[in-house]
Amino acid sequence: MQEFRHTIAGDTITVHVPETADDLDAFREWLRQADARGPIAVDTETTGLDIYGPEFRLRTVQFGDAHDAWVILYERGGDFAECARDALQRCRSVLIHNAAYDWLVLDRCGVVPLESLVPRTTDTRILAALIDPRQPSEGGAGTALKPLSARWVDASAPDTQAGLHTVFRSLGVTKDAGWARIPATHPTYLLYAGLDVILTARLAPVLRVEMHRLGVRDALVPYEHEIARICAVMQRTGLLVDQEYAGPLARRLAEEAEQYGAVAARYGVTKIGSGEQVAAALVGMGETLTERTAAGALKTDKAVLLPLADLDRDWQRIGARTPNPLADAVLRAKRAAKWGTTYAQGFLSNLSPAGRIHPTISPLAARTGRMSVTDGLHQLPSSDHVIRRAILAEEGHVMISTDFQAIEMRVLAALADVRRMKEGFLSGGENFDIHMYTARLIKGDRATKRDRKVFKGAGFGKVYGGGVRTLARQTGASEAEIAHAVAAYDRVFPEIKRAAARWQRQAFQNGMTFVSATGRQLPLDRDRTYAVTNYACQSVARDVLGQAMIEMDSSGLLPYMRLPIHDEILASAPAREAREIAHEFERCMTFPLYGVPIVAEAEVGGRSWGSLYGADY
DNA sequence: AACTTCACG
DNA sequence: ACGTACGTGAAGTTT
Repeated sequence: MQEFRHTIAGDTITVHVPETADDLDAFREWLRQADARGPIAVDTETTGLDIYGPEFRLRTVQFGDAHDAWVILYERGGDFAECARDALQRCRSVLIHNAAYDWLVLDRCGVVPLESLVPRTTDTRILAALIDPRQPSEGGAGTALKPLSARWVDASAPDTQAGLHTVFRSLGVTKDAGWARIPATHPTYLLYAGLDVILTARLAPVLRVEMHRLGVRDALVPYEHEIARICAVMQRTGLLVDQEYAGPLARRLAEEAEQYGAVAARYGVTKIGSGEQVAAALVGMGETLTERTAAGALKTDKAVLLPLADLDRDWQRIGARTPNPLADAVLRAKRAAKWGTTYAQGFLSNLSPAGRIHPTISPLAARTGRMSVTDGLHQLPSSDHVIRRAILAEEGHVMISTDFQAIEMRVLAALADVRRMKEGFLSGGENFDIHMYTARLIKGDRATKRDRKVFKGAGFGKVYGGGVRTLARQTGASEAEIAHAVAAYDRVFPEIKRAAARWQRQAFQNGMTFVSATGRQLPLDRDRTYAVTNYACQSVARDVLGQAMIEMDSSGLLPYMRLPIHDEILASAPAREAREIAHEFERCMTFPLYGVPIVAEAEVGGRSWGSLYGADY
């Protein structure tokens, strides 16, 4: 048996690494006793993060409590693998930091099914996110094990990941290769593997205490674990990519980017991504650039370039000026490059051997609790079907997309108790249009589609906290018109302003933290307290989706679910039952919220996601 | 690593 | 006192 000692928060802790059958017996004996005392912290070390990649392997499984850690060398196979599996099946209650990763690793490697481990798991990352959902860049501690341990357990606890990266470098391997290549006999590797479970074990009770001190609603803990399980299952399922389509598409877009890039080069722009070059060339051509970036450079983004190319927001000719050929070329080269690289090629680069993408679905990512998804799947162009066409439903299936209707406006009406909005939503029926309704309230029967657009902008301005200038730019209307619209908006829906002021006051009295209707702690930035309206609505809208996802699982729809997209669930279902299943999704997404009906509409498409955006297939 | 841009809800 | 668009992930360039 190898043993390592270390000091954590003044206590000497021990990391045990069994090497013989007797050593494994000692571990089993420890586990029997520890399991009777309380939860066991669990962690895994693997060859990398690409769980569904061809080379992926599980290397070690660690178990521990506050004082002892056991590193089981799973990759040795035989008794070691058997011992780890048996231990995982036996533990009554486990603590895991960022459980979804380890659930999927252990499931993928055939150690223990996700469905078996999930009901016994407490995820310390979920507890941490409920205490402070901010990322480090936003002034929060973040939810990584290192900063949390430093904050709550021991300020001098080693950064085990960074420490191992140093070891990898000294061994002459890259950061990525290190996890697969470092010998499992390396003392730092083993010590840090053990420390992670000890830190997790110590974190859990402290985070529990802090949760209670802050008054985080207890029910959020099991609720978030349910959602985490549902998201992990979707991640395991993944999405099918049409490789015969994506390959040629990636090549075609790369070619297009190259052609427009060559045009830009004629004007001295050798790198279309260089704002500095683009700005210099445009100024050299006699264009006047006025907008500046946060850091003071001249802005050359899409909003600046489109007018120079005489194009509107939909890339249609305006006819107001002679198009600047460089602005036009840069716009087109950038779009082709982005679509080709990030999306078409991205799908192919992230493919598993089975031809699927398994995006990481983070159920509690944003500070409002919103989910996030990797591999670009939350950002695919919606103005055109070409990119989404590359994502397929299963063989014999069709795509179903079910989305909430105007969810954030309904949540706003519910939370701020906006009388005339609620009346509209209650009496409006199936295809109620809140923005046209608002336009009619203010302008009567004279209201036009353009009025609708203006009041839609004013409505979003309320939820997001935008000002007249921004709203004017967004909607394309004049500032005077927007100013009138916002004033009229406040007259018909006076409750919104009052609620915003009330919420800011409550946050101020609660240490700059707003408590959402679902009991979430939402820290506000001192200099943008107006964001509270957005946080209140966005976070509850997220919980409305979370509740609906739990209802979908209870209704047997989880096997069809593929992706959550804020106000939408994308699903793949057998073509013959699609209508019926779509109706079930609608039912799961339909319920009242403080007297406001939340409603959803399902669209049944064809084989590809693009079919819901106009593609033939 | 910071900054900028671009894609979404 | 006033006014502020919110929340993400990925890629490329510059430092």
